[in-house]
Parts: sequence; structure tokens; C-alpha cells
Amino acid sequence: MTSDPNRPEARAPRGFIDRRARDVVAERAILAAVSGVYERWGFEPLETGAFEYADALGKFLPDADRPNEGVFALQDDDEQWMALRYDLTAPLARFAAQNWETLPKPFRRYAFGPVWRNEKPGPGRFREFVQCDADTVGSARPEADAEIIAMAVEGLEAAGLPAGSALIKINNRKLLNGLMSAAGVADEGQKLAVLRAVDKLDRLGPDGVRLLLGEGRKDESGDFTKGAGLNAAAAERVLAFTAAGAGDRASTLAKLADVVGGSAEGDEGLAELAAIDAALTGLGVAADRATFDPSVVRGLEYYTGAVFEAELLLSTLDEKGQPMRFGSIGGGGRYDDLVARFTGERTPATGFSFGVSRLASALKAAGRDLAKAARGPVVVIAFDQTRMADYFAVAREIRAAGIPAEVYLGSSGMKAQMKYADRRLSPAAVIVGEDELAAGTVTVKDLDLGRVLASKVADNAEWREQRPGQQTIPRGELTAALRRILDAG
RNA sequence: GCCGCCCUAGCUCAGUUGGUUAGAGCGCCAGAUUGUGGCUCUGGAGGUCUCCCGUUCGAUCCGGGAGGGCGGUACCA
Repeated sequence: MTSDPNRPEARAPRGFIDRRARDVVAERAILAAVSGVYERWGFEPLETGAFEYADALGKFLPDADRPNEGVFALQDDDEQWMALRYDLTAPLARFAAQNWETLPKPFRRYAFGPVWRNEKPGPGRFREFVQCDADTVGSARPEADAEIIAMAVEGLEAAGLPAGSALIKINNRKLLNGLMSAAGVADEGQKLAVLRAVDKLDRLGPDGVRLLLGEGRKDESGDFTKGAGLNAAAAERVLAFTAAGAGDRASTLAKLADVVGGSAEGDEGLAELAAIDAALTGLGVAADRATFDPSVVRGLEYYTGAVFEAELLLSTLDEKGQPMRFGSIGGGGRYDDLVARFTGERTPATGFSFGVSRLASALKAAGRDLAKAARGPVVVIAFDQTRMADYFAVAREIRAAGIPAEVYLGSSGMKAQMKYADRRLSPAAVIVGEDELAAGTVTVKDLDLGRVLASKVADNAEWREQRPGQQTIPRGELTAALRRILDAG
């Protein structure tokens, strides 16, 4: 493929993608809308650097054998390991710890930007992607969780998700912890295995999860996943717990109380959920927007209390036209121990984050494609290399009227220039040839109109003769004519 | 990480039971149309058939290895 072996192959690294105007514009629109909502709720923007010292990132601390496990890490010239951030929460914890003395507390901030994960990319999964994240640090009140949830609902709808098409499902880690303590599960590893098993409920169903809670499960490829090793009775209790969600928040709470009530930690979790329910009600968030669902886990070790997940409810079609579940578009929860890693003092915190391009695909699936096709500028045809200054003067005039414009800067003939303008989806081409310069006129060609008429004309001679959408007008009327074309489109 | 499938033009893919000039469609460039985007027609550019080693008189094709891609599974802050 490459004739010269020394020549580099033009390709992006695996898991990294180039995004063109269409996607960039759509994602910017999402970020602008969500930022507006978050600021209205009193969250301030914060930007931190792409790199953090590896020890600040926590458990993915690279060692000499596997310096890049999970993250992109490198050694600074002072030998310290640093790594690209893999989310926006860890840098926030570091920032909050570093500036705790001077920060207004509780500290409310939102942030967005690229994060990097050094792992196997998959469909819709990349090694670099943009996250948007809002957190409150320094408030242990369940109302802080409720506020984050209500704000997420508003943010997702402001970004363009049709009202009610996303549901925030809320759970509390303390419930499952209480349940497991009651069942005699004390080992941390075993608890994690239980969480992982429950997390797979929507994909594997109760039977698959039952296997994972017990001895383990062999999948279709023959790979065996070791189970949590619970006895049958304990496994059934866990399954009964996960099935307790349904209906409005109050009745779910009542059912959950039956299953986990009694243990100290379970009761604490129940009380927190009750407070969240009350706050959400006050914030006007009904059960069709946020509900309790005991099967939500969010796999993360660091969550200590409430956890939540935003799920897209719309049934969407994949490329083959098959209905598919879009699933989770974001999530979050309470992590009271993250800042303590730096300060030694337990600092309550809660937050929500979502992947921006994932939300963009969700919007597309919901039929709210903000992107449309990115329109090109008005193209001023470059006729004669010696008259470039005249063309630039025309382009300048168009820009001054607030209309994007450019002079064609290639070296091809007029035909290719028209083709260029067509491909850029330009609304119009402006022709200022010798005739026009002599007469003090300009020729404006409405390319949109031509695009419509093209389908009705079969014969090329006729097509050329018609010059669809083309008019020659006095130079002084140029911008007004362009404005009419733009307004019509 | 583990399992499976795949790798021929920019893209999607034919093809050669191992034999001399490897094809198509789309895309790209140009001409028909000397100042005009679409359609049509004509012409053109573009390939060490992923790489290395082996078998063979001869390998894009067979065997081994490596790399890359895809799918599943595990992990997922």
C-alpha cells in the first residue's frame, strides 16, 4: 500500500477519531446548552490540565512493569509518573483537596473536556472522548444528590433530548451493603463480585446473574467467569432485592424496606433515599423522570452512597433496522472518600457525568440531530490570477454583512470551482469575471435552487443553458441578494 | 486478558485448482461543454494482493509466525 517503506501511513491511532464539522457543531451545541443549565443552578466552570500525577489518579497507579495499565502515562524529567486524566472526577478531588482552605464550601463546579483511557476500543468506545461532569464537594446532605439528579434531567432536556425520553434510575450502595452484611458477606472481594453480578442483570437476566452470584458462569465463547460464591439463599435474597423496583418512588421505598430494613446500613440508605425523594418532589421531578431502581450498580468501587444512571427510554433502530436498547447515557453518585485520599479527612461529594458524543448519538437516535449538514461559505469564484485583489474585496464586503465567504484559493478552472462550492454545501457562488468588472455588476448563483432543479433536468445542454438560480445584478445589491438566498434556505 | 472470524485499488468487494499484463462498482482527475455544480458518454491516475519466514522451478493463493481490523467475553475509574 505504501510504495516507500519509509513513508508513514496516514492513519489515526486506534481508538482515536477525527470529527468533522457536523459532529463538532452538534457537540458544541450540547455543551453550550448544558453549561447554561449548570450555571443557572449555581455551578461554576473549572478547567484543570490534561495530565495529573499518577498517584493523584488513584488505583491506576502505574508501576515499572505495567506503566500504562488503563491510562496513558509517562515519566516526567524529574522521574515522576504522570498520566492523562481518565475522568474529570479524580482531577476535581485533587483540586478540591489542594484548594480546600480557600474554596467556598460546599464547592459546586462543572467541567467538560477530553479524557483518555488506554484500553481496547469498541463500537462507540474510544480511547479519547469528551466528558461533561458536575459535582458538589462538601455536602453530605441527600438533597445535594437530589439536586444533581434534577439538574441532570434539566441538562439532558436542554441539550435536546425530548422531554421524558430519559429516566434517571437511582439506587443506594448502602442498601446492598446492608443486605450483604445481613447475609454474612464480609469479604470486600466478594462484595465487589456481587456488585458486578448485579450490574449484568439487564444483559444476562436473573438466571445469568444467579450463576454469577453462586459458582460462576460459562459464556458462549467458552470463557468461564468466576462467581461470587454466595449460597443459594443469599443469592435469592440479592435477586429479590434487585427486583423490588417498580412504580412510584414511595412504593419502591416501601418494598425495599421489607427486603433490607433492619440492618443499620440498610436503614441509613433508606433514609437517604427518602430524603432524595422529598427533595426531587420539591424540585418538580416526578417518577417519569427519576425513579428508584435497586438493580443500578454502576460498577465503581468508589461510590459510597447514592448511585444513579441516566437511561435512554426511546427504542432506537441500529444500522440494520433492528430495534436496540441505547442504554445508559450517563451516571454518577456519591463518593465520600475520594478527597480523603489527599487530606485524610472524609469529604462528602456527589456528581453526575455523561459522555458528550454518546449523548450526541442518543440525540440522533431520538431524531433530534442538531448537526444538520454544516453549510459552507459563499464562494467567490477566482477567475483571473491577476485580479485576486478584486475578489478579496468582494469577499470582504460579504463578510462585513455577516455572511461567511471565501475566495477560491485553488488553481483549478471555473468548473472545478463550482464543484467545490457545491461540495461544501455553499448557499451561493459569486462570479465576478471580466464582464462583470467592466459593467460594475456581479453574478450571483443560488446553488440551493440549482440543487433542487438539477433533479428535473436530464439534458446537460439544457442544464447549462438554464443557469438555474443565476442572476446578474448591480454590484451594490450583492449582499442584499445573498441575504435573500440565505433566508430562503 | 481470553475465544472466534477477517486482511486484494481511497471505499465496498470479485478472482486466481500456485504460472507470465490482478478485476468490477463507487469515489477521484480530465475531456465532450475554450465563463458554470447535477445526469450521460469517453479517457486517465491509482495495487511489492498487510508484513516476515518456510515449502516450491515459481506464492496474492499452501504452511508457520507477526501486525492490523472486526465480533464476543472479561474489565471499565
